[in-house]
Amino acid sequence: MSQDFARRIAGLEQTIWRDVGHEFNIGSPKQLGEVLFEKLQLPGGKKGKTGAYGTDASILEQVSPLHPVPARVLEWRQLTKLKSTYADALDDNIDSKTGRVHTSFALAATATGRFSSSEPNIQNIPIRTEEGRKIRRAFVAEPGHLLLSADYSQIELRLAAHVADIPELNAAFQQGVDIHALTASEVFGVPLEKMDPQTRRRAKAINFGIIYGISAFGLGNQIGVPQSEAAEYIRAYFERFPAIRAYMERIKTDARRTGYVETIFGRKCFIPGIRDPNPARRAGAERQAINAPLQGSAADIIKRAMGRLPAALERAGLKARMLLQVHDELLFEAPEAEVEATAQLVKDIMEGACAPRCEVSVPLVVETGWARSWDQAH
DNA sequence: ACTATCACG
DNA sequence: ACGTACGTGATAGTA
Repeated sequence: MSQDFARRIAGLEQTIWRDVGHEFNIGSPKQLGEVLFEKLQLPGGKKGKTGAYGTDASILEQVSPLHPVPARVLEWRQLTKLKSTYADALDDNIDSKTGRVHTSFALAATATGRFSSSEPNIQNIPIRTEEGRKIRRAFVAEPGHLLLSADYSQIELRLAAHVADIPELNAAFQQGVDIHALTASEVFGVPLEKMDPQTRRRAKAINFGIIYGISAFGLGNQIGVPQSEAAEYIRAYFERFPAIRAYMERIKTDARRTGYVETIFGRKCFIPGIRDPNPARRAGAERQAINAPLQGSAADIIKRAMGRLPAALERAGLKARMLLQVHDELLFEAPEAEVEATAQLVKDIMEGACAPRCEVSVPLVVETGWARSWDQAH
């Protein structure tokens, strides 16, 4: 794969240099900015306090209709990323004793209680594009075994419905309805049976925004509408689900008073900037205060499941081993003959991981899949 | 050591 | 009256 990427990278490099008229380092944001916005005269302008041109993917996408080079640079970036960060680095990290890649998990490194993963990071293995999936396809089970993936469905949005106590959303999750379609229907006034993909996609972005501590700027940026229009969507959302606004105000007030917020199990997440006199920094801290109980509670729940699973597997006489955690997903290696029984046990333990210390007002749903490769297990 | 970029949930 | 969606880590270039 590394060699295939290298060949294609070299081809793109030649084409880009030919189109520009001279050689330069495509990987240098400084040189690339000068080529695109001075030599080729593409519209872009400066940004940032360093005075450099911005050349990130969203900017290159905006100018790609005007010239062939930006799209080729995007493809060059994708392939160099996959080659250096994944194909080459994963190979370099194969343990000579075990023949496997062994990550390091940090259990007390993040502000919210999530794990982090390093040397190599296996929590950011590609999946969103077809080229990237080729990397994930290289993660395979031993002969006679399968990889079993089990992931919580929309756990943070479910926890938002729980902690904010939103009657309509709680009911929707209990009935198993399409939550983004429901949001779209309520916010945009489109009947469920007339839902279209674009409207549903916008509602999905709003739901992500809720989890992140929504802002009109961020939402508008995400779905490509003016900030004023995004503000209107947010207003409509709060009008339809007033409990969410009440929760957000309450969490900010509590955080300002105590300096921290809590997960559903009472673990504290400290919010250092919550009293910052600078309005921008304070607003950032307020978004953290809204997000941390959701991301942090989800982290608590999966860790409770992880703590129980090895003994539960042993007790059931199953040989599966837990290999990886990716925030809302656990990956196991199981003997082929045991994979269905293992999936059922894993699902039950993960879905019941809140008890007995907490009861949540929404069902937690875990989806499982299995195959030889991690890619196919999804 | 810092910045820009991009991979993931 | 400010800059922004939340949380991470790796790589390459720049200063």
